[in-house]
Amino acid sequence: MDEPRWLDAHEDRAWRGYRRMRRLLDLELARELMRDAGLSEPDYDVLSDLSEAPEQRLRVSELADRMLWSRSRLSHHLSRMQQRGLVMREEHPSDGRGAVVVLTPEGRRAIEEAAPGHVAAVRKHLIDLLTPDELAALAAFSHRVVDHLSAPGRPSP
Amino acid sequence: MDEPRWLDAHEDRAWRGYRRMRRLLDLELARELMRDAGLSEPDYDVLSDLSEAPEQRLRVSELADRMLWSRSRLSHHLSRMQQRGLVMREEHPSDGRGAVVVLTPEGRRAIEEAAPGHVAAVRKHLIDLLTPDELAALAAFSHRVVDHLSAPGRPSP
DNA sequence: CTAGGGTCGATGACATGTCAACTACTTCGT
DNA sequence: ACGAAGTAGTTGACATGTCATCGACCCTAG
Repeated sequence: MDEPRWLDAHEDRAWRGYRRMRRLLDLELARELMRDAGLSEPDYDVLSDLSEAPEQRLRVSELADRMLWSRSRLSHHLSRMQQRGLVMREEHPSDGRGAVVVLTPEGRRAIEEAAPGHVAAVRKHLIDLLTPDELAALAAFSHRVVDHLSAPGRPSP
Repeated sequence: MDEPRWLDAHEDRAWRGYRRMRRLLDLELARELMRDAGLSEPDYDVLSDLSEAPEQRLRVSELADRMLWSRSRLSHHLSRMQQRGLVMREEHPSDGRGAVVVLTPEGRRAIEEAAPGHVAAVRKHLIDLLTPDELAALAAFSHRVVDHLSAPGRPSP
């Protein structure tokens, strides 16, 4: 590791901007979501993924993989959400080790109530601030970065 | 809140890409930083901000504001970093309530050792994957979003 | 069929972040 | 000069995330 290539002024500006945007956007979206719907962002993500799944149900490991969460984290979080009546667990029909998470009617109601406001917030604080070109650029490079990080030689566990 | 404007296909792709990139990038950068330098990202950020400050010292509230952290979080984190000998606290010379955080020699060594590898990782997994246009777009819109979120009428506490 | 290695999901111990006090000090208005 | 109100930083209780481990089950080689 000899002479490192530091970030030049443009790169530095992009990197700092990205991190600051990331943080502020997180704070604001979480704040509004909690205030308007009583949900944390992790709550919302779980409910959202479940609501998009066929029959509002997913295998636990499948959900964990989609969310890029550890199984442990998901298990803890599901327990808390189950306490609140948002989801419930069922046995997997064919795999005796498995568990299936299901959206409860209350969970369904919660996500349907939260979604319009949350989407509006995402628009207000991000999407609607970008030009069409910028939006296209974001879509393009973010997926490129994702592919790069998901490429072979990259162990998930 | 009548008919919500859902995200169209392009917007949805950008939004999902952004969130996935965010998560994967975080995981990978944190993983490499911990493996190569024994630091968490929050550790790195504190050390980095301090090392850029004149005389490697900053008022606690000043540091908290720059990092967009709550004072409480910073206080807890500083205590842990102090235990490890990376920073130390001093009284503020003129404001009796205040405290000043200072980088210790060991903290300085830690950040100087960690920085080249971390910057290389940021390059490898993000910066070098973007075209010049995309980099410029990221810089432009991220700062626009930051400005929007920092605009008046937005209480920090 | 069965032994061994793998996967699944849950759990407990611990690290980290949040929230609401609290103390000590400063600042401002009168 | 003094009291009320505000600010700085810490603390403890609690919520959340991580890591190592475990019991239960699956799968494949022999």
